[in-house]
Amino acid sequence: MEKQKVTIYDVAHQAQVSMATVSRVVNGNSNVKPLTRKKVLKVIKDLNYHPNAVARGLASKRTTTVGVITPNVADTYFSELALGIDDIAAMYKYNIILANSDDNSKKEIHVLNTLLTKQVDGIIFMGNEITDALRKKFREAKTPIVLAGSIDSKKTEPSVNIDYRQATKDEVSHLIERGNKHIAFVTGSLDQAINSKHRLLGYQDALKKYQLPYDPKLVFSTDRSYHSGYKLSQRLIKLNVSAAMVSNDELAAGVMNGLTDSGIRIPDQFEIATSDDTKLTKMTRPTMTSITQPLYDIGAVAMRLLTKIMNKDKITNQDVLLPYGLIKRNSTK
Amino acid sequence: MEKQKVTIYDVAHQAQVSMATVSRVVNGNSNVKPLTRKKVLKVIKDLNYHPNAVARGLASKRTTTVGVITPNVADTYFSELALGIDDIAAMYKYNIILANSDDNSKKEIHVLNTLLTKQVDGIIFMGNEITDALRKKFREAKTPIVLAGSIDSKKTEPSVNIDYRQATKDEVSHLIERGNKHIAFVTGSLDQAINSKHRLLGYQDALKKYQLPYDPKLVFSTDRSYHSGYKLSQRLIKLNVSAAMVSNDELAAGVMNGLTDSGIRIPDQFEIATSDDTKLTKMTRPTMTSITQPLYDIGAVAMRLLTKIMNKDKITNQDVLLPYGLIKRNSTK
DNA sequence: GTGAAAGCGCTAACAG
DNA sequence: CTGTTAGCGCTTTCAC
Repeated sequence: MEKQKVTIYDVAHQAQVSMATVSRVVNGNSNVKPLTRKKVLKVIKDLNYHPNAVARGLASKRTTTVGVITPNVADTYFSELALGIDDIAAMYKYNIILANSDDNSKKEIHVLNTLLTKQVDGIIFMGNEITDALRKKFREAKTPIVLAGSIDSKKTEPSVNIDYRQATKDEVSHLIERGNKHIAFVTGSLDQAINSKHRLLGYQDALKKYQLPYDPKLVFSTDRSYHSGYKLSQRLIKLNVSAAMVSNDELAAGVMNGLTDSGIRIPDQFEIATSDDTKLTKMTRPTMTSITQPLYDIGAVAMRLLTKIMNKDKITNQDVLLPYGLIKRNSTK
Repeated sequence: MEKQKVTIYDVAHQAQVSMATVSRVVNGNSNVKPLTRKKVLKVIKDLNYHPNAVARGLASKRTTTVGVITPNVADTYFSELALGIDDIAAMYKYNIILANSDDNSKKEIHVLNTLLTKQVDGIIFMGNEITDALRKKFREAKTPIVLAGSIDSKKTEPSVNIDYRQATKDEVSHLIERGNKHIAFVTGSLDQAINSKHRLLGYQDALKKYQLPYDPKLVFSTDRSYHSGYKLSQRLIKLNVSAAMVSNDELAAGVMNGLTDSGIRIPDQFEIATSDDTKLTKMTRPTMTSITQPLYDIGAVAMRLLTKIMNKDKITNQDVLLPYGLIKRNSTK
């Protein structure tokens, strides 16, 4: 004989109250006489009753679940963001449906659809670019959305980021001040606004500030993987450059190791600066000079912002920019 | 005027069929006349109808959602497992509710409870140890569970792993054959069966095989973080050891970098072997010799196994052991 | 092949 | 403070 699931009805019956009262107790509604509450609580415990979140979701139209779209769970950058998201979500009693998009816009739309189908109360989107199709979906879905560590060039959705342009400018300036005149700029796809409209401009800003010429041949666009960086290093060697500004830590590690393995001494013969300050920057040798981003905080603040929106609180600032910094490690002189 | 959500009723009405028929079409039930199907499909498209997964879950008692419990999303080992889990889940149309346990047994029970509350169809558990309280919960919940890359010392639940003991033995043997007589064994908590009942025994097996004495003073137990490894390296220096077998890649990277930063030359003066073959092993300098675990596959196979159990297919093998290997990189001679 | 109708387990007015 | 009563949107017998 299979043990039946115990429902709110069973509790109500056993405690000799109505379902409504049990529901009130379970949901912490204060309109219950202490004695009644106690009685119900006892029955709940005796029967080992656990409310069914699906039924609750259907009845209340709130699932206390948020969707999180990430290009890749195993990417250090995004997984450190996820840590912050998860912590705050747990704090506010939300569960997370994690959906991988593989940084593929078709899949992004697909997973967004299935998240909506699941009636998530809100969505955190991480991704390297927001296509118009996606933005349209965002608008259609009345579901609140916040972008974490991701740029929406049209600024239609709330987001949490750092000022990538300024940070890149600062870091490249640091490289220039150290005497580098020819600095490569290595980044992910330039189809992505975060790279073309922010980082690249920051790089150009720095050059301009020091009256150095901008040479498009020194700009390299590739995917954000270690392997790509490693391969790319060989092209860098052939160029007359003494430093590189890289927009992603795994990519930077690849460039640096590729160079090192080819006998180039970092930082003496070549300097490298990177952008994310993930834990990887401390694990490589030499360690990597980097822009410091509060990754955990970006995730956490994004989630916090989302809870506010879901709660219909007034939002004062849609586009949160968190402070960043620079940390000099051993990949620069 | 807020646009109303379109329901199955609207579709039925517009297509002049019953809700049952719409339901059949949506669920691919073959008992529908092709013409009717076509008509319904058209209305679905016209109305832009999306079935409500919550209502469906309540009615059908299947949510097509599985819970994934991980100690830490940002840990390289677990996030590479998660990649495999996620891919296969997507393939079988399951969504994933990701729950962080922080490797804390209290939290594990808590998140397990909330996953059950959400009526997940199954659970993938990753964790470094299964407490009795947790095992009890597993049993009580009729929900299918599979362990991925995690040991249940009592073998009550299905699991996917490699043979950690044999793999460790092989790797330590490799170290011994290279002439090391005093080899440290650095691992996570020995309260965890995977370390005490598998890896440590493998280490001892290897020593025995080569008739080397076992010295408990050479066994170090700590948490699985880079930082802990880094600190630990200072204790290693004071000992008469020439090599270390480390049970986790981040930990190993910490040990190695700590040693390197103290002027010890790897592998000439000290050899290190690690256990997980995460991408980190290729990013450190020197690269790390490692047991090779098919991390992605462990996750993928675990998820596949779970789909079978959820589907009530016959399972031939509850405890899957995937093949492992050894790869020699530059942290050993 | 198709429809009618009874829930799934819970919340949310509303009434008292 | 508590109970009654409709649903929430869908699946699933059971008839026809």
